[in-house]
Amino acid sequence: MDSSVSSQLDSSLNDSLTDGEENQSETSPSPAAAAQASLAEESSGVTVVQLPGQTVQIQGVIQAPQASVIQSPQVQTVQIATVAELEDDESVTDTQKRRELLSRRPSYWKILNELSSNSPAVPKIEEEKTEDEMPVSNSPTVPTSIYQTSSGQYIAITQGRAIQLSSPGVPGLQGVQNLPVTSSPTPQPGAAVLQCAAQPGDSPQQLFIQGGQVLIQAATGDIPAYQLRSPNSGLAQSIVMAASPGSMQNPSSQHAEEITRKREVRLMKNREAARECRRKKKEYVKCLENRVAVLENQNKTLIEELKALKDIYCHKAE
DNA sequence: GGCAAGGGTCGTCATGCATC
DNA sequence: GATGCATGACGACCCTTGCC
Repeated sequence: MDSSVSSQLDSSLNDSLTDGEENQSETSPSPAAAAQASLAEESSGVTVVQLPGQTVQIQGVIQAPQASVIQSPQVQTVQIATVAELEDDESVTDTQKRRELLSRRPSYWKILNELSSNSPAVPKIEEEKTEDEMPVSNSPTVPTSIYQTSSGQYIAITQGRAIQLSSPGVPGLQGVQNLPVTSSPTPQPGAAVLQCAAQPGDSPQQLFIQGGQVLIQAATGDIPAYQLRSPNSGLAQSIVMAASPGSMQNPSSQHAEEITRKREVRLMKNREAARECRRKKKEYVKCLENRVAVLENQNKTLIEELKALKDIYCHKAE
């Protein structure tokens, strides 16, 4: 469909839904309606039917026969206005309520324009991604999990699954020892094994540390705990703090965790909002489809009424 | 059966708008 | 101005359908 036509359809539909009575004067006669020269409309919404020797005023808009109300935007405009007229039987308060409801209607009517618009998509401008949107970095200087042993030693697992060991009292990165994680499934001689599990119920993941120690997850229920053990003895050399790893992180890591948490919350809310929005959209489209069906029926009924009236007056004139 | 086209659904990002 | 919400836009994934 032509975009100009669709936009006209939009405006017609929107205006008609809100101020149907005022839009009838905007109606352009369809070819079929033009053939019936006896039909004329006044701006007041009263249709004047010119009959031989007589002029009859009929409330509401009477359309020439149309196969479907969605054939042309003009027709749709008229018919929606017709409904507004027909519903004048209701009380004034009902009309006001209806108008309020329509005025609060979501902007889903724009969908009609979007569906029929064939304008080319505007090229998207590449923007710089923010820091938290950058791809996962393998840099060992960005730890994702930091653990502290009872001796004060820090173990940091970076996003690239590299392992950093740092000694207490050494500021900054000077005391950090980067240990690349091998992919060997078995502990190398003299290497340590790092086991960790994301969830307490998960099977632990083993990582090998070249330091003669093993970090294993202790079975302490909901709170994950970790132990450093020698791969040979299996005895715990030092107990890692039995609290959530996040609670033991340094301030910068806590800040990163906070940012991540906020992002997760935002994504979750937006996910839910998108679901709700799509549900409303479907609901609105169904509502529009039902409205089209109702208006088609009303249009058909009015056409039959007009024919009957014409017959009556023609017989009287004879 | 394999494959491409089309449609539906979902998550995510960007953006406009309302509220504080 | 900061914040939250609603929604358009986009890409990814899956399913269905028609064709070969």
